[in-house]
Amino acid sequence: MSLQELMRQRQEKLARWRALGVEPYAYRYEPTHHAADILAWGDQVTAEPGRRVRLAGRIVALRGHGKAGFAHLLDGSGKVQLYFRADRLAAQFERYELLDVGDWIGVEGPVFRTRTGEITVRVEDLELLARSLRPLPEKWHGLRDPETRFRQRYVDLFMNLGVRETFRRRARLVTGLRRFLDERGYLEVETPVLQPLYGGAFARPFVTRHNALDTDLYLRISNELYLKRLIVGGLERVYEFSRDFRNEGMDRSHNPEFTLLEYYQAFADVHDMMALTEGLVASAVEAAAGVRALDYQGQRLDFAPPWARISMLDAVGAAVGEDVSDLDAAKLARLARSRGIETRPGTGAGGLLDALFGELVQPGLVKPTFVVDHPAETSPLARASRDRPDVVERFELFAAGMELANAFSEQNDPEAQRRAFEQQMARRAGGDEEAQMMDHDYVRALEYGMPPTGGVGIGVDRLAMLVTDSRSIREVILFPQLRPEEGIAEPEDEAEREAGAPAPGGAEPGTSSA
RNA sequence: GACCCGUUAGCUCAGUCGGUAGAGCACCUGCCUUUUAAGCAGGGUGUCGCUGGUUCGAUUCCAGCACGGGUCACCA
Repeated sequence: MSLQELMRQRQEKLARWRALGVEPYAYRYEPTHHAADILAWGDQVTAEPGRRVRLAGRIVALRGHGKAGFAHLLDGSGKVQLYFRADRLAAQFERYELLDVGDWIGVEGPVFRTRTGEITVRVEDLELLARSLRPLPEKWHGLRDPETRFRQRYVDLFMNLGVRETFRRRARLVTGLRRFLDERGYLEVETPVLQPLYGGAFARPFVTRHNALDTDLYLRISNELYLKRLIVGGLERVYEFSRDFRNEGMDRSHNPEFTLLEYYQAFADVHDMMALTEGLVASAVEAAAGVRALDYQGQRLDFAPPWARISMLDAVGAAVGEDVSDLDAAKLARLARSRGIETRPGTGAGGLLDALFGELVQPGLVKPTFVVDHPAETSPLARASRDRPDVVERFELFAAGMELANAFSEQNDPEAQRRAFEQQMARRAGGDEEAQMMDHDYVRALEYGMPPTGGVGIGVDRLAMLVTDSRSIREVILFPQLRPEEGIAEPEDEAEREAGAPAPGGAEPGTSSA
């Protein structure tokens, strides 16, 4: 049956509800319980009708039985069976007969156990809370098509209940991260999303326009430089869950907008931040999943500290069978070429080492592993190592082959920072679109003096993938980015558009709201 | 951005070596007062993603396009 026909039938039933004197879209209902509360009563529930309850939810299954019938009601906690009988509902039995799968209802009645043992509510009062005009996906296979699942996440959330658990876990993860930092004297702050200069990471930005200021602004690719300004101001421990935007490709581990937790601590160095991060992530993973050792896509990831630590120089050296600790650009270029690794012309020793690392080492980093000894060239915001000047005090955390975190002993020498920015500007002039921009105000802040500071950024979406055993980042973002859907407009909208009415989104900003 | 795969009923999927198409569920009608993928009897499903080409004839073959998935590139 065509969609139009199915929807027309449901519209007709809507009129029949009104003919019964029932407003099909109610204003409120006051449930006393959730489905899970009742199921938890267990053995206290017998075949004898007992305690009365009021429940509200969506009908997800109907099994008619003549002058009786069963349904399953889905609420925020789960599903419970309902039993309708003509002799109990009396005049309201007509309401039961008008129900469709998908309708929102409120019910009241005693709880009992059926002959087959299922805890069930015998409905004695039935209120319609909202009609459903669209047919639901099939009860057995449900909704599988990934495109529909992501575009119509509202359907995904009631058809695939595991999706609810995924986002509850994500929320527990975020709560766990926040609680850990709050308990250690960290202050949660909010910094600009719209920035006149973008910085703090290597990435291409989204550009937008402020009309009143008549200027271009960038959606932030990072909040790093703002948080460190706060450290200059004397807020010794700050963090932000930062929605960042990077104008790059999309794949299983990249969405154009994503969430980075960044936290900065005065008087700390990268070693302090390593220890802090072990505790932070281990406790948040446990808050989300209940355990510290995760099974991710068939791999065991144990986040109980301490985690493995490897040197980037040593790891690449071991992978190529040659010592690369001298950071000899010619040697690294030869090694990259001999393994078919392409790099842009002009890539320095640091970039070459990074390319070799990404190709040869990173995919094998399954268990949580800190990588240290990054070349200075690829880390313009980090301090040089106390041991050697061409390496920086930095760590990256990898697990399941993905980068999860990145941290430095933050550069707080304004002259060194200015020189690093100047080198970035030179690369920019050479055509590197991702090189960072000079931020004079940030250097000015450092000139007032920034205490020694450790800073970390953690990819919250990727961590959420691990704790929910999700293969794709789209599974842990409620509305992942997709190309705009076409052909969804109703015929009436099309007619309006042709008659000259402004198309949605086509109006001048500011003209539609007073 | 490149390559591969996919797009058929509301949903999940089959199928047509080129002759305008099927199943299950859902839906409609009847029966059925403890069922649960309820059951029994009967009923109708559709721009076969879009636009062209080849052909007497295209859902099927070819090309382009759109959207999705995957791999790669990009992304420290």
